[in-house]
Amino acid sequence: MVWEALSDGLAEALRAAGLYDPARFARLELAIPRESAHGDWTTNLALQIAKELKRPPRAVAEALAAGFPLAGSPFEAVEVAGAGFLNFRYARAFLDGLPARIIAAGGRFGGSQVGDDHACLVEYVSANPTGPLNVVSARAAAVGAALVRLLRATGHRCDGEFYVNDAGTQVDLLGASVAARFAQRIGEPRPLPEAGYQGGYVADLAAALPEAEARAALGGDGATWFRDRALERMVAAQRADLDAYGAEFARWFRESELHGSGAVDQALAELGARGMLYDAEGARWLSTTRFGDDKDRVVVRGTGLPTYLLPDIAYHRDKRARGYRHAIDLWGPDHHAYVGTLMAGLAALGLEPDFLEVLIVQQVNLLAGGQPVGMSKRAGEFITLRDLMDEVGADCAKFFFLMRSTSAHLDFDLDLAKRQNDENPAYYVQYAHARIASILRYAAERGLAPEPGAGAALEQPEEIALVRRLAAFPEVVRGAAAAREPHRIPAFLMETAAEFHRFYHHCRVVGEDAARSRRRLAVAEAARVVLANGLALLGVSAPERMERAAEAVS
RNA sequence: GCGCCCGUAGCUCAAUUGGAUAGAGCGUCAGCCUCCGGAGCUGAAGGCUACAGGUUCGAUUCCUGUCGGGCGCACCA
Repeated sequence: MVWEALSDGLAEALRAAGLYDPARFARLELAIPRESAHGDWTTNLALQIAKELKRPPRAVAEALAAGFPLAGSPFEAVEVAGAGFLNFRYARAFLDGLPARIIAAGGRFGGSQVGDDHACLVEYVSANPTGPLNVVSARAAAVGAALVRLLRATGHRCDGEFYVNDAGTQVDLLGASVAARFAQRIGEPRPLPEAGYQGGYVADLAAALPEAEARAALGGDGATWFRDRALERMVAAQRADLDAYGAEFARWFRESELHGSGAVDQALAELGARGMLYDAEGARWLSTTRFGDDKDRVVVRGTGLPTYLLPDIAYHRDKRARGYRHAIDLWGPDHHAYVGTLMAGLAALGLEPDFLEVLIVQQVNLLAGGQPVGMSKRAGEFITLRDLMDEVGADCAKFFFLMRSTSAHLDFDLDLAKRQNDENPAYYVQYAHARIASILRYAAERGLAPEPGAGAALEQPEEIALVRRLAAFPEVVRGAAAAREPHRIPAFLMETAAEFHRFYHHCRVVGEDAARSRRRLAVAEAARVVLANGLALLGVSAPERMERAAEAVS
């Protein structure tokens, strides 16, 4: 709303100054300055276009300021500042009226339509079904789910998807490992296959098998039987954990579907038809170097089986064929070298260069007692998503993961996350929400309800500052979605919570003056809506009450 | 050896995709509850943004090099 008003107004200002040009207007950047002295919104448009106009930036800025239609806009002033910035200041009437608009919009406040109904698919987690989900998957799940919500909130048609690698060598290995454990269980010594899976969950899988059928499978050629059983149980377990964690997937896509439908063969044939394949060293190669890859890659092994690259190409082509115009993949840090390869593979097939976007979810270092927690899969001593939920809670885990930028390594302090006191930032925002809910309950007992129009306009600097902060929420959501940076939301929420606490300490909400109380309740309720909407984007609950668990006596 | 990510306050991290005086939390120190939730608030100290150049109106951000840390470099996925 504000964004559109500014954008339209500046187009008009350009016309009024005789400077309008679509290319120029396309360079428009609007931002909320961090320094409040620089106004509520700012643009560097004059600086951007001054050079080609061969005019001093400040003179261009003056001309634009003079042509900007303030009347009817959310703004009461536009100033030229610094090297040639245009700074806009909200009109008091706009701020006075904002709580009412926020309350009326409710859960929709913060959303926008900038996405223009663009269909996109976010593929995330996609962990191999060969073991429990680890902490990197937990981080990816938090980020991916948040990204889906952010894109939906900004007007995209967006789905989440989990790709199940159920067709590779690794699941065969899992099946063989389970078969070995089952054999050992019934007293037939059989070693784990080389590089087999050693974790305790493998023995658990074996123990849960129906014994008669498993014995029969063990005797004959039962490799696929063990594999399929193990696979289904692992997928079901991952699914249950992600459900509990609040990560939703519109679809669990099986790699085996691609093989079954002939999509893999078809992709291969098409690559061949495009002249992208050649045979060498007993294998079939794809010349990805033509599209910027470091070296060409094998797509069909000497054994006749495809490598992972081929189904991956077929999978992404399938995404495109299903109508998604854009695909965002979240990968772990160990796959970053593969980005260029897959991109090249898709280019070889003729997909749009901007179809695939890969985000790397960086690694997580778990700390306990200030020391790194061992994450060795081999030793079986890794922390799972389930462990994390049990230890610190899903809300807290998600908040910690989303607090930091996705592309940076993350130190996750388990001791801090477990602590239920003021040292733990995860509670700060929830606490502010619970506090507002409590105030509203307190007021309701005295027959007072929020009423934006009641009493005078906003009075104290603290309530004006709070409402200004709330006004920024839609822009923060838009920016977080556009930059694929969910961590901007927790940062904003912490600032908003702090702004609310300041307001609370300076402005008595429920007081002598009933009209003022009702109006301040409306400010508080608007803040509650923003906090609740922000937390919802993160997948974190917004509690009406918070009870601190009894401190353990040590 | 090659490639990718990173280096910002004592610690963990931001900095609106090149913007104005680099900010938060924790920790430290000093204050604030007869009243709506103290999981709170107010203030202080803390920085040559690893280092050296370059690009321009303007650099934590982009380019080059050096140093230091992490991760990759399969006919595994």
